[in-house]
Amino acid sequence: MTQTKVEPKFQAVKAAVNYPEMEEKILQLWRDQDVFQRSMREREGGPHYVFYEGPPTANGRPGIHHVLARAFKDIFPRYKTMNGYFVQRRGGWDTHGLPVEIEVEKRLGLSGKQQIEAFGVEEFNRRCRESTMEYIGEWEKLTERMAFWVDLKTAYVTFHNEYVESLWWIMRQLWDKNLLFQGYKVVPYCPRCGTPLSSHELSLGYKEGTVDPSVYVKFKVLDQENTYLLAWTTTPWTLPGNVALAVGEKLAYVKVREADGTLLYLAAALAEQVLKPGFEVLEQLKGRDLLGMHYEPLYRFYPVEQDYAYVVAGDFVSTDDGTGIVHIAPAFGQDDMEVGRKNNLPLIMTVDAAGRFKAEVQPWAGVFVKTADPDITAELKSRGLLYKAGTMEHTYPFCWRCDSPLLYYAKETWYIRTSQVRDQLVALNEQINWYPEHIKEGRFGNWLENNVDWALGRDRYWGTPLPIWKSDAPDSKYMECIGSVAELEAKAGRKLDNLDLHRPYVDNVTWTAPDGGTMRRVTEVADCWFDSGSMPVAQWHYPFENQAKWEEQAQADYICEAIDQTRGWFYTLHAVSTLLFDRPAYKNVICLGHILAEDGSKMSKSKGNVVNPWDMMNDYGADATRWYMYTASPPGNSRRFSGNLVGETVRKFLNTLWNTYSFFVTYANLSDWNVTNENSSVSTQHASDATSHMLDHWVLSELNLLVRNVTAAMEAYDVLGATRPIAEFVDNLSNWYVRLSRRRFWDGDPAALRTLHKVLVTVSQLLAPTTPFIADELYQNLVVNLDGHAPNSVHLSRWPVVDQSLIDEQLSTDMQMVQKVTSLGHAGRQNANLKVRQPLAQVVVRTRQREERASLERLQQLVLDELNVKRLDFADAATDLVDVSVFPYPKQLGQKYGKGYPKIRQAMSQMDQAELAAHFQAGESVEVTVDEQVYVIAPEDVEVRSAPRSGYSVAEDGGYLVAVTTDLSTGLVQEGYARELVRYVQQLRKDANLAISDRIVTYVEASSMIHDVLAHFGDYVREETLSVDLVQVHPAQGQTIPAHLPKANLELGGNEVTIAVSKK
RNA sequence: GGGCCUGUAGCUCAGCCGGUUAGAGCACUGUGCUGAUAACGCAGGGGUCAGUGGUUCGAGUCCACUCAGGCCCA
Repeated sequence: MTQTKVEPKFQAVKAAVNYPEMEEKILQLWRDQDVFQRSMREREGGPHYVFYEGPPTANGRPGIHHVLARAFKDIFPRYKTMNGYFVQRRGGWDTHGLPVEIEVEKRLGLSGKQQIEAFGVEEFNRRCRESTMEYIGEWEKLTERMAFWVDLKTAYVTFHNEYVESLWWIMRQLWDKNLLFQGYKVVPYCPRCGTPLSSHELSLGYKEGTVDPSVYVKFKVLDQENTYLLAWTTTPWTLPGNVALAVGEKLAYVKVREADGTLLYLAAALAEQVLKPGFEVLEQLKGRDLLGMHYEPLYRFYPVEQDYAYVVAGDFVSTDDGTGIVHIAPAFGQDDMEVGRKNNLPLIMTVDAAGRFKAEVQPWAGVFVKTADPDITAELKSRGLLYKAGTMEHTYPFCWRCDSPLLYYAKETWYIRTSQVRDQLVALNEQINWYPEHIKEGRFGNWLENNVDWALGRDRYWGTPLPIWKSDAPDSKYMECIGSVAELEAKAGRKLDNLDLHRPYVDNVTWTAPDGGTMRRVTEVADCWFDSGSMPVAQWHYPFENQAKWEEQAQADYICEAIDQTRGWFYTLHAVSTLLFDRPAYKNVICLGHILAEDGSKMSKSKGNVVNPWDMMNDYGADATRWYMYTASPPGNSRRFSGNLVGETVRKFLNTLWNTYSFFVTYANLSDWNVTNENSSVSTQHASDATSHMLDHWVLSELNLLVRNVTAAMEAYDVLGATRPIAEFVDNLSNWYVRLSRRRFWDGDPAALRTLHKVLVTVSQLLAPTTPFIADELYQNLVVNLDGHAPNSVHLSRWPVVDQSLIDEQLSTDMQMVQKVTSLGHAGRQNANLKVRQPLAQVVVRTRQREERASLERLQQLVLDELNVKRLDFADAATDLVDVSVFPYPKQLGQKYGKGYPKIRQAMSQMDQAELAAHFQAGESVEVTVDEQVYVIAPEDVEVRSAPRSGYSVAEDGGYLVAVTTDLSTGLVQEGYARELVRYVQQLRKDANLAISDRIVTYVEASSMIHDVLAHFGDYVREETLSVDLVQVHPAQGQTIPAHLPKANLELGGNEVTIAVSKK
């Protein structure tokens, strides 16, 4: 081996790597080379792949759950780019809505709408606009740092005039289709925010374990002495609005006499649990018997003209709780409202917009309704109308932002008539590919099937103003919906160039109505979910401009958000697209589970168990964090998260890859190997062209299988399938291919170097979508530095294509068998305390199938080397070296004989195993008779198992058995000593900091027994240790090792040995 | 109250069409190997496969119910 100083072809790689540092370096490279923009620009003209970014709101800091979502969003655009697609990835910001307003209110110390209006809507909205971008810098930084490639420079912003104008256009389309309407409905209403909540907002705020009053109220029946209908409610404040009582027509009711003589009606099934003991049932009756029964109203705060205060039927009445008699206040409940409508009952609105009783409700006028609950209860008690009162825990909705308890109110507001297209919503959902699949028919499908109209209006300030103008002439119903600024200009009769399309500015635009009144905008703004759900249209300011862009980007190939978006963005996108275009907005969607804290509890600021994403980036790096997200659990599952778990990813996966890479670079540079010397171009070179080595073939076969599997998984949006196999491969590459091939790398074998180079380059490409940093780090050094024609970044390169000709399934199977057997062989050695350095005479293997034996025969040398044995044999019932047993396969015999199987098994175990085995091995069937029933057992129904008898150490697993001989000949023992000696010499070399190629003189001072070893194995020792001389020092003859040399002592078979080395 | 999902070793997760002795990684203990590896190999302890009942020759796997957690709806 000659050594000439040459320029290393690859940049030297440190064995220990600081990932965050490495990632920062790569980030700088991407910036310098403008790689992200180029990854789009260079694909222009390619087929389109469309990704929609679900816009976050930047009025808070990004959390680790945003990293999760963004990591998953990033994969497929990168993958498709590498496959030649043009993937425009426009970012977006969601800027309107209550969350923003609440934040600003808090900051300004305002509370409620009156105070906002006093403060001034103009200034309030200005502050809102500012606040939406407050943390945008932090979002941009984290987005870049984690390498989520989304174009934030051109991001759409929902408050921009262009965006709002598109929303107006959409609303105008709905208006023209008569899908926008104003209706009375009972809605969940937040008295603090002064606005109704949409059903998807409502769903954000349910709280279990809410304590509310539970009161049983007696309604005095007219014309019946001392007789009452017993009703139950958890909202005493709704009682002043009571107009009826509902019963289930078919339910069973009873009339009972209490101990004190009071007569009560209630459901039969609930009497026992509701009433005090000692009552007497006077009468059994059905609900329908009670219909029309009038009672004395509890209160008379409002004059009522029509008939009311009587028993009506309600199909919602149950006997699950309460009394089976339900108090009806149409102003405060959806069911109540419907019953009221059906029976022409009055609607008594006792409460104002702030949730306080109106002046007419004298005792409690101005009191917040929930606060009045105890007073109302007390007042009823004072009149003897309270049967009993307590509290109960149930689930009750609260405002998702301000946490006020919601009230159900009859409110007039604007709706989108989504229920009209319900069937279409359901049908179009069929075309969407959901991950996980169960969301499609389950959570999302159910939601669509139960679709109710979308409450669009919000009585708020910072949002897209509803473009509806109404005449203020008395009793006028005249309205217009405006679909563009131009149209508004025409109406207003003036240019509106600089008009900000927000309150209060648009509110100031008026014109004369045909009926003589003044056209004024309705005060409401749109639900902010309408903004984001309309982004496919509005992000392009369609139809006012960008028609071509819109055509290209009209339907997303892929979107990804967490599961809470089923009722949020997933729904609103789908609804808007269905209403407008009658097609799904997206084709593939990954729906992520939530991130939980390490202990499985919810992450929340209040618990203080929130993981700061920057800590992950700084401690472990983006690649590790991303890789953990992808590989930890299926995307739809909720996943536990912690720094420790990410750290495991670093140690297990990234370090293994890095070390293999560093190993390659070290030896490639050492041997002056240069891929470009051999072939014209790195990126096109064919690794298998010039290798005949079985391990090279194997690793290339595995590599191509990997490419095939990962590609298939990517195409199927299967993130686990696209990542976990890479980790397995890297493990195999490092701990099998490289380990077994080390010698070839030391020798600078070009075939080995070429193979490993090819593998590393391909792996870097497979990793590019998932761990973009380490992927590019490898690619830069292994490809870009050498090949002027190569793409400048792995992210600009083409996704690897499977080379079918390199796939050798048989070889892969064979190797798996070798790994299985060598693993068991090591276990066998361990059992007998035989270290691997000690050569053994024989290993005996029992496989389950004959083909597996052939596998081992083909790769026999590998088994022998790996196990350090001289001979490989197979256990065979014919030899008397082994014990045999016959194992009846449950699958085959169970299917054949069903119930008979256990009996057969029992019977066969009683028979002479050797004799049975002999029959089966001769290919004969055997008849087994149990309980006078004859069962024919064919050779393929059983497995003949054999185990070596004695003189072997055995390891067994899953039907496989490996046995190594434990008897050692003198020759084997001596060879073992020689190996031991070599290891110590190598250690000395290492300690003396000798270069790998340095020649040495080795001194061995020991008894004659060891000299005998050297007589046989001296050449071997010399070769292994690059010893020019092997000096045998005989102390008996007065010889000594030169004193200045560092020595090592070891013991070989009870003999003291001292060795030393010196550089030649 | 209803729907969807989850429940397998201390932790994170595999486990196919029901079929041989339920696996991997981490952690722990012991041991071996090492001229790439912050690694690696081997062994050990650690499991009522959440529970109960059912179907079946056979259930972690299928069915029913229950419990716990998560999410959603009312």
